[in-house]
Amino acid sequence: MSTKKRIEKDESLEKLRHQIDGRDSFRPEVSPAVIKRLPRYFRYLRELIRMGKTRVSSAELSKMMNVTASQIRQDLNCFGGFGQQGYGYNVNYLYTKICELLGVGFGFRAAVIGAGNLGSALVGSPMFEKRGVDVVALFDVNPAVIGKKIGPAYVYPLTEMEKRIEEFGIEIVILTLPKEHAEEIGERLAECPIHGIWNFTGKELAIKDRGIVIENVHIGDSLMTLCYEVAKKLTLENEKA
Amino acid sequence: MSTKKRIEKDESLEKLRHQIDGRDSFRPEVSPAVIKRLPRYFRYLRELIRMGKTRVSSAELSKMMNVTASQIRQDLNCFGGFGQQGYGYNVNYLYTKICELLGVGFGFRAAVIGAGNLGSALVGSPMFEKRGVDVVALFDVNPAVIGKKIGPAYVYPLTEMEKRIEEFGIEIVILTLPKEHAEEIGERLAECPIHGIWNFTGKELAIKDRGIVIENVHIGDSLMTLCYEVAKKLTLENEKA
DNA sequence: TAGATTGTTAATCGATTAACAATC
DNA sequence: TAGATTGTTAATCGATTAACAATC
Repeated sequence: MSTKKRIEKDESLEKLRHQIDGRDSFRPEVSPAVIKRLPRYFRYLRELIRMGKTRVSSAELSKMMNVTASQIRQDLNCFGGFGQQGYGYNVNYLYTKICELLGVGFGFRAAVIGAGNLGSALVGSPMFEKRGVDVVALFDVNPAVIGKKIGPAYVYPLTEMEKRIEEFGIEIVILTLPKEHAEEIGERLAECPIHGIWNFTGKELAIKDRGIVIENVHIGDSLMTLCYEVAKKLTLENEKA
Repeated sequence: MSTKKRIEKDESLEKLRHQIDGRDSFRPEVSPAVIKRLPRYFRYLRELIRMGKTRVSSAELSKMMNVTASQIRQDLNCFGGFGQQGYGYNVNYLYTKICELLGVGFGFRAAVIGAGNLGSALVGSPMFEKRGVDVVALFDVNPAVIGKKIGPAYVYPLTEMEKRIEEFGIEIVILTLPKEHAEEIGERLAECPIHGIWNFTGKELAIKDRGIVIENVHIGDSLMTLCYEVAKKLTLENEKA
């Protein structure tokens, strides 16, 4: 039996096992490309719900999202058959499934470290609420902000970080503090019972293989991609002239 | 002659033409995958400069960046031979070239529309300065902020947007205003002599094919990717137990 | 010259798209 | 049943990696 065939067989066996066990979520290995698209499906499904649509075909959705219908069917099928032949996809059911995969409704508790401009801006936005993430605390060293309420949560002294993480059962930490202190805080966090770090510091954290999922954000990279395209446009316009 | 061979021939001809013309930047069609990696090279080259390194090989850089040396050489070669056999890459020269491609030093002038939490946080950060982008104005409807200086620039009434864009020669606009007004502002911007929009509103702008480069940012997608991985981790840990 | 390392081609791998049988 | 649309396989496309000749 070829390797490929064997892997396929294993997958259907795993799927079956999950069905028999009555587990609600099937989590096979899925390619990064697909995972990165899930949040986009999440957004468009919310939009469909807002519009009151109860049913959508891959063809319709593909027009909305500007991707191929084939890709949508392929993507969704990584996690099991969410649709129905001849009908399409039930919007609410599909949304529920995607939410399950993304941990929405799991009720992750989060804390923001660094209650400066960026930290405050994030906490003040509806982003977390939409995604079922509860920001339950902020931490800072600045006495001027300690004790204040920002968005839905209070600012605590950074010295209390470890204590409060345990107390509040914080699972995800959002780093919006200056680069210079990222290293030190990273080390301290590696010893905490957290599961994920959303890292805005721009500093690579040296705490791999400690069981914490890390997502690095480099917002400036997006600006540069824009600048690349603008520079290219101007170069071309210049050459023509 | 095969299509592939012909395309390759065309590319070297274009390269040659640029050399003869004495133009400093060669801009062939480059795959999105490569373009998206350029900002990362930019960051690591700055780091090398900061460290005082003057020379780097693809092997060294690949270790730093955690990618293959092959990919680095392939990427950089899309734009011409920036290295030298037997030596490697001159850090400063390579940095200069990458900066050229990304429009750093071009001195793009930018304006922020929506001087709320997010707009202020962005403008207050060193991000723009590092990338050679000058934020020269903010716009808002809120009288409480109009006239104030935020970071390096003043806040103007939104009604003056078109006038000030011309006056200041603004090329790039950063949208950090509420979703609800994105559509309307987008329409107004389509009539302005700007080249790029960095769109944080989460709303798709309906102004394609109007010659303006648009880069949409969905920061929440990054949070959801993190949540996906955390949810997966917890599911697996649960199953084991 | 010998050693090092790029530039570049060829091979591999993975992701996307097309096609169609299964099935609602 | 006939029509629609998924789930899934096969074909294509693009991106990454390996290998090595060119050359500093």
